[in-house]
Amino acid sequence: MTARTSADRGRAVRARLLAAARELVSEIGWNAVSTRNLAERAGVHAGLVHYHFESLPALLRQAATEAMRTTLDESATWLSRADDPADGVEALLNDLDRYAADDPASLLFVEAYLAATRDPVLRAEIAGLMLGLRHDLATALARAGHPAPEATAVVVLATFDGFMLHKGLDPELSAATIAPVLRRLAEAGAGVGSESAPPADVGPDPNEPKGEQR
Amino acid sequence: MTARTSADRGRAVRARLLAAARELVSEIGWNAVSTRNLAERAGVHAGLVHYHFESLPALLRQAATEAMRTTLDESATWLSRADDPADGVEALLNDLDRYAADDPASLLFVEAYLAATRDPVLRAEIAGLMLGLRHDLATALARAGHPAPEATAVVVLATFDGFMLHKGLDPELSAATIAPVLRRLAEAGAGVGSESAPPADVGPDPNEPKGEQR
DNA sequence: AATCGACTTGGGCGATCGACCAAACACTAG
DNA sequence: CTAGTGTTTGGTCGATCGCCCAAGTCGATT
Repeated sequence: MTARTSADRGRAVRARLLAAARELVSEIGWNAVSTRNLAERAGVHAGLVHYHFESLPALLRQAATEAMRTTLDESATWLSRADDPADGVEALLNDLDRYAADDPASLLFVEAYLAATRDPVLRAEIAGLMLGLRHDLATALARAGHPAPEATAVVVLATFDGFMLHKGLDPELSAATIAPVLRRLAEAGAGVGSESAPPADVGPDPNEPKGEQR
Repeated sequence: MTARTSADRGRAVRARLLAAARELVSEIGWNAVSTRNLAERAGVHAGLVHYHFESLPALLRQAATEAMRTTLDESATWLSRADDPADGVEALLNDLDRYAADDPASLLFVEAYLAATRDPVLRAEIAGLMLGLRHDLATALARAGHPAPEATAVVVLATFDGFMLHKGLDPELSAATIAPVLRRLAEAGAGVGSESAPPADVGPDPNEPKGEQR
C-alpha cells in the first residue's frame, strides 16, 4: 500500500514503533512499556523491536528525544519571532494548551524527565534540549527588558511540567487558569527584588555553539 | 533490642518496608520497585511483603500517602500561622529547600502524582491531599488581599513539582533561584489582568468538611 | 532464472516478576 | 506444660520480561 521496497517498509515499522512508544509512555508509564505490548500497539511482530533498535531503552530514548526536539523546534521558532515582551510566554502557552488538550501525549515529557534522572544517556540528550529552550526563553525575556529573565524562565518552564503533573490529579485544570499568572510573570514591569540575579544577563547558549540543528 | 512482642516486631517490619518504599520509589521509580528489591532494602524476608500488606501496589500507596500527609501537615500548620501576604509562599519555599536538599525523597511526590494518574485508588487519596494544600494556600493568599489567589496557588504548587523534575536534569538549580520570582507572585500588589478570576473568591475546602484530621 | 540484501516470522533462552503456601518459630496467657 | 496468636521462613506457581536466532518471505539487481 504505502511501502514498495523492503527499506521503505522497514522505515514504516520504525515510525510505527516510535509512535506507539510515545503513546504507551504517556498511557502506562515509561517502565511499563515492554517489547510485547509495544509491538502489539504498533501492529507489528515483537521480534522486530530488537531488529530495528539496539534495545528497548534505546527505542524509548529515541522516541522521547525526537518528540521533544520537534516540539521545541516549534517553540523556538515562535520565540525567535516574538518581539513583544510577553509574546514569548504567549507562544509557550499556546504549546501548553495544545498538549493539555490531547491527553495521549501530555505526560510524555514528564515521563521522559523522570527517566532521564536515572539514565545518563537520556539525560544528556533531554537536558540539552531543555536547557536550550530555557535559554531561548530567557533571551526573549531579556530582550524585552525583563529584570530577571533566567529565574523567570526557570519558573515558567517548571510551571508547565508541574501543570501537566497536576492536571492528572485535577482534570478541571486548564491552561486558561494559569495563563494570566504566567503572563504577569513575563511582563517586564515590576522588579523581582534585588536580592539575586543581576538585571539582565543570560549567558551563553549551551547548545547553539555546535552546528547541530535539524 | 527494640522490639519485644511479636506485634512490636511486626510493626517495625511494616515501618521498615514503608521507609524502604519511600527510598526506592525516589531512586529507581515507582514501577521498578519489586517485592524482592524492596524487602532487600528493608533488610527483611521477601515473603513478609504479602503478609503485612495486601499487595505491592497497596504498600506503595500507603507509603506515598503517609509521606505526603506528614509533609502537608507541616505546610498546613505554617500556612495557618502566616499573617503576612507572602508568608504562605515563604513557608512552602522552606519546604522546597528542605526537599531539594536531600535527594533521596525529592522525587517521591512526582512519582506518586504520576502513579496516581493511572491508579484510581491512589488518585483519590493523593488528589484530596493536593487539593487541600492548594485550598490552604489560596485561602492564605486571599486573606492577604491577593487579587487571584486560586490561579496563583495553582501556579505556585505546579512550579514546586516542576522544579523537582527539572532539578533532575539541571543539578545546578536551587530553590534560591526561583524563590524571588515566587515571592513576587505572592505579593498582593499588582493585578493579574481582569480577563479571568473574580477578585477574591476561594470556594469551599474540598477536604475540611469531613472530621478526618489525624 | 539466480542471487542478494533487507525485512519478517515463530520459537525459545534464562531471568525476574507478584503472589501464595505449609511448616517452623517466638512469645503470651492460662 | 499446653494452647493459641502473630510472625518468619524457604520454596513454588504461572506469567511475563528483554533479548536472541534459524528459517522464511519479498522485491531489486544482475
